[in-house]
Amino acid sequence: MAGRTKVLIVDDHPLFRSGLRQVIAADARFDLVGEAGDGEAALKFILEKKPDIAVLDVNLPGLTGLEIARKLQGKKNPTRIIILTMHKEEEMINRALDSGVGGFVLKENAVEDILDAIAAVAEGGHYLSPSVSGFLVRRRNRAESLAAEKPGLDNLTKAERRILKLIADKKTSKEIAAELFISPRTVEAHRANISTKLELHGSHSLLQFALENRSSL
Amino acid sequence: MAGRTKVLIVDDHPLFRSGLRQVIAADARFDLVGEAGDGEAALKFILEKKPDIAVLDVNLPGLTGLEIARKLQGKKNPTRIIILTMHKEEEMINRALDSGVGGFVLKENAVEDILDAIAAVAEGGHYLSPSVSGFLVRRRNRAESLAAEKPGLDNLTKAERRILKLIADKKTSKEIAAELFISPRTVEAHRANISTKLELHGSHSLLQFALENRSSL
DNA sequence: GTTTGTCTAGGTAGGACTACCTAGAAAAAA
DNA sequence: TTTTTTCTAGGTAGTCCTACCTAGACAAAC
Repeated sequence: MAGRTKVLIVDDHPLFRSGLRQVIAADARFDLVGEAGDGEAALKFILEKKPDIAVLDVNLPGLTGLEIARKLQGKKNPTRIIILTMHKEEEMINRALDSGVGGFVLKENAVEDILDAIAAVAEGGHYLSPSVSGFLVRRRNRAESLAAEKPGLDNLTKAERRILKLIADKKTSKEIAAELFISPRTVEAHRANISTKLELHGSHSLLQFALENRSSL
Repeated sequence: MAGRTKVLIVDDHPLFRSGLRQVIAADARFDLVGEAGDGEAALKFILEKKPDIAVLDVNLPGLTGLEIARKLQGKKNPTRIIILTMHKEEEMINRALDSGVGGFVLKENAVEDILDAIAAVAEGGHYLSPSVSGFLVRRRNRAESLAAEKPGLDNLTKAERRILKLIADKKTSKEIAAELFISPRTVEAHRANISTKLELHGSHSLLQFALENRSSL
């Protein structure tokens, strides 16, 4: 990276902003080129001044940080985004990644993490606060351990598992039957057994389950 | 972290292993406590010696690195996993995260990244090779730009968009109708129009689409 | 050797979604 | 204001899935 990394910080809380300012300004690698307190000003600054990194709070008056990220992506703007948030909600993290965000830092860890995050993202990398990634892992483990407590995937027989995979491939019972050289009625019998074992009820619940758990099959 | 981080490296290619060995052994923070060349030996070592970190190749004779990770998770084993891979395939990364993997390092970047990865993961963090995360972002951008080329979500009207969101919430047409105080037949008419605009055909294709694109709605 | 589990497959019923069609009322655009 | 789009809603038909049921063949476990 030639020269110092140009950084913009955006947060509607002046006190938090000044804390961030001190931490970033004290690091020789970074050059704090601007601040903003709301979404519109932030977007304007980014489009005009093109800083290397924009550190955005999620909860911003006007545009949220995620909305700014989404507007920017595809616009071949060189500025990479780091999102600051209070909440470690899985859905928000997914949305952030979908919006082309380069980093995701929890406010409670901001002081310790933000410098590493800026450095990593400036070099084209990706940064998640350790507690965020820990949360992601925990969430996934929880999903698996729930599956272990529950009737669960483990109770499925070979044939059931094979069919469940094909369901996750969006195949109908008829298509699955043709592929396995068995009767569609047999496939439906397996479906029924799978649904019973997994305690799935209601319309197309098995298809939904298969799509959501495709990776664990 | 008390003392040095105990590290196990597992790869079936002796040459690559020795390269890795030199890099890790040269760092004072880490203590290389073992090596293995196949999956079974690796799993045995992990269960018995409980290193802090296991660096696993994906392509291993016997068990793959991902399979080891999956077997370990939930077993309250303290060892955290870093996966080494040649391929930056999205599906594999997702599976790795689902398996509770702490780090994901591309072999082409291994020499530069592995030390950072071990340090981050040993402290409870999460590490993705910059080029992997770059790939993830690129993949997501590609998905969005494809959506822009295609007939796309943009052509949907307000009512259609509202209904599509509710479909993604796994609600049936009847439930959606009750929620919006309209006839189920109206909801079905909207479904039909949405499917036409998105060029979706076949059984439950709209439900599938809604579930897969929930985050972009 | 009998029991248990699994795979197979059919009957019947009903709910939910797709695929076509028409058509009036309301809102938005020209 | 006229035209177009959108929202509303119904008809009919067919497919797919769920929810119950029974039942024979076969292999593994007891």
